[in-house]
Amino acid sequence: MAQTVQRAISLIRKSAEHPLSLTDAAEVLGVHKSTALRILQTLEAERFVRRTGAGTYVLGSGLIELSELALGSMDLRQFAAEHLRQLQQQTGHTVHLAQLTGDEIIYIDKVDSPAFDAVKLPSRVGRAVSIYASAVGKVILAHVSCEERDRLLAHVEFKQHTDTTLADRESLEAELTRVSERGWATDNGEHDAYVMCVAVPIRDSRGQVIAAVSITAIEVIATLDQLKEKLPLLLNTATLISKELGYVTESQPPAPQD
Amino acid sequence: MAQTVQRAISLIRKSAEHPLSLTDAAEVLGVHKSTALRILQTLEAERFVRRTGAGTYVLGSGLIELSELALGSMDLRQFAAEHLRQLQQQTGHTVHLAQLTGDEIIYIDKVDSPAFDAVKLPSRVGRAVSIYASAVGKVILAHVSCEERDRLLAHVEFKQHTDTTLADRESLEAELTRVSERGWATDNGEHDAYVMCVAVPIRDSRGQVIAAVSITAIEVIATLDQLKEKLPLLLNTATLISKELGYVTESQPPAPQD
DNA sequence: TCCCTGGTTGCGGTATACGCAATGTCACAA
DNA sequence: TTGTGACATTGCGTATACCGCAACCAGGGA
Repeated sequence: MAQTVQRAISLIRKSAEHPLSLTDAAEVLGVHKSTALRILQTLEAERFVRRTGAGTYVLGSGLIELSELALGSMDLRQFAAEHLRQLQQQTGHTVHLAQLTGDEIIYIDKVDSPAFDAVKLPSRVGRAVSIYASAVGKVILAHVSCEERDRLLAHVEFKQHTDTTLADRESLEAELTRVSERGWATDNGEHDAYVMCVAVPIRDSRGQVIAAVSITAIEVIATLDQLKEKLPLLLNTATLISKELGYVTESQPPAPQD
Repeated sequence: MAQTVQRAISLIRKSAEHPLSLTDAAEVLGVHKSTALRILQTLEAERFVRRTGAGTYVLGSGLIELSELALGSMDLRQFAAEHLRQLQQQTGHTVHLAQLTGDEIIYIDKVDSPAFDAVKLPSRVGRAVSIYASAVGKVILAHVSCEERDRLLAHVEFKQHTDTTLADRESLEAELTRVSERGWATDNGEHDAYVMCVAVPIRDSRGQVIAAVSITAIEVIATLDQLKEKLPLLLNTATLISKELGYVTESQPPAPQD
């Protein structure tokens, strides 16, 4: 269904990776050049792709503008930005902000570590995070309602990415119980063998966990234990962000201001 | 040509503004609901839109991911990021980074001022900037070759946005001469009556001007003269970024390192 | 219970997008 | 200058992919 749209999207994706000549484009789609041309012309008119001087097509500004619009509408991102930056400076590690959006968890912000390991991290704003093989995924799963958890895990199939990946729903549930009790989750190289994370939840004004902050490092830079030492900083950041969202902790009733 | 693709893009655009029900979508396109459904299903499968619980469609994460990919590949953005933040802190004003891309100038990064005026600024990463009614536009125009300038202005029609907008090519050329001589440009509310900017150019390793940094404020916060006082900071930032790109100033020949 | 609003499915006709082949454009070399 | 090759573009007849219809669901209110 909607073949043409799929083809157009394929071209957009390809042109994001690598500039595309018309011939390339036709090749990629397995169609005639004239067909590819028509699609590209349409995309160009909408500024989804742009022609370079060399006659190749690359991603256009129309797309970037749209995505900024989407990200901008996420209040959480704005509230959190400054805190994330501070956390990065305090810990020295790469900081991620991930939000539960629909039935997936996506990174909505990232502050890279100035250290060189940053370039190795496969994360990217907008990308979906593994829900069972990441610290942010687990910490969010651990704090949502049972129905929500079922919904999120309904279509998940457990792939053994590395030695430490949780193998099935049962071991995940056991882990989630622990996470829920202590209030934070780790990723011991469960998705990428040498990538370690620690994540804590963020709550909205209703007290619901809707997002998570994490710090990440490759093992060469910091072991999981070393990351755990930063937990107080991480928890503090999450508390500050939650407060910005209007969450009031049980221990701290809202001060009658103004 | 490529009717379906155009329809799909219309839906993406609309869904970015406002969640869209299926009926809305059909209405917007002026087609039957089943037609709209097929397009939306395709977009959903590619994660360009997402279904909310309420059955409406909103922008999806696939788009965000793509745009991050595109922005991430822009070296300038990475090199500049830290300097832009410092400039923001030094000046207190909103900082923009704009790059000449194809035949338009687009914002590729932005550091908001913590002051409340930030929310009023209409700029947005990915959006094209007016080429004749903005400080970044003028400062770039002033420093490119004549052919390039002709190319960029070829299809421009001068709209009188405000009282101070330059009215035609002649007055623009006169302004560009001044800008070129002194090395920086201003925007005295030429696009939006109360928005003031000062911009300076950024050069690549060949010495070509390919981008510009600016500081922006609404007049209530700072007058144009007050912004001009920050010129040394602005120029310093631009120099640092240009250096990162490999530009060596005439006065400072490259030191023989290693 | 029925009704009503809004989403989903199956199907036949046709508008739409396709492939082809011819034409245009550019760069480089003879 | 002319020839050659690689690539982009245009026009057109055809068939296929998309459209609108109409019937079918699902949920919520009266």
